[in-house]
Amino acid sequence: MRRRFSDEALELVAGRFKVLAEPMRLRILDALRGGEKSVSELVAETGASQANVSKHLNLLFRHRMVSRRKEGLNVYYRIADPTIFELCELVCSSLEAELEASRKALARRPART
Amino acid sequence: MRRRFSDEALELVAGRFKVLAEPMRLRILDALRGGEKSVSELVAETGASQANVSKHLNLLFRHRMVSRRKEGLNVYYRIADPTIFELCELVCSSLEAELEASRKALARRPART
DNA sequence: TGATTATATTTCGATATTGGAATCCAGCAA
DNA sequence: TTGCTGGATTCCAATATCGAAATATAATCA
Repeated sequence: MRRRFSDEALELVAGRFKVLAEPMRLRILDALRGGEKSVSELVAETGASQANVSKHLNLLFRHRMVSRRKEGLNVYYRIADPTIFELCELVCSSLEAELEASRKALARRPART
Repeated sequence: MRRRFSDEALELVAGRFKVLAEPMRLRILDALRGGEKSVSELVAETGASQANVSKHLNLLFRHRMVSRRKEGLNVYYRIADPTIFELCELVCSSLEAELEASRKALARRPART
């Protein structure tokens, strides 16, 4: 039981992944790709309720994945950690590989129509 | 509400992140860095119960993150998707940046001891 | 001050996920 | 066949998380 990483380290890494393990949060992050947006803009763009968007943003903020700027009544959020998109791209390419593998597995004994 | 990605696509990506959002699974994956290992070796190395290790391995297998090979009574698992480690490294460096940011924030008004 | 608007927070029910315990199954050996 | 060992599976209790609804806060305006 030799351990390369401490429990705490693994919890931290897992915690980061957990933040990204939610479709709605990914949608919000993607909406922020083009630059900062206010909460109501994000509500309109994602189709989620205001309370929900706010909660997700708060979580992303606590993990320093987004930062925010208050201007009058509005709060503008923006991506603070650009590695997020690298992560997503890696996952996407890995998913494509997986789908390709499934496709090949199905095609191994092709149905001759 | 213009959407760049479909719900299904986001679910897939989030699903992948969710698999990695578990400290014990990260520990198992890390234990497999050095090469394939049997379930009992992984049980010994991680300190988790056999049932638990087995369940986690099953999930990893369904997501094609590991593959397996049966030999007699033993089943040997190995990493099938090397992008996993790239993901973890990205997260680690991002975490370091986060910690560094916290440190700086705390040090901004340093206590003169 | 009071009203209004944008955002945040709390509470709650439903659902999912974890680990532990017990059990089941498959393959080898006697 | 019986027995044993390595793994897989099932069931369960505890915990966490999501979204909806209601409510609270904060900044601006009349």
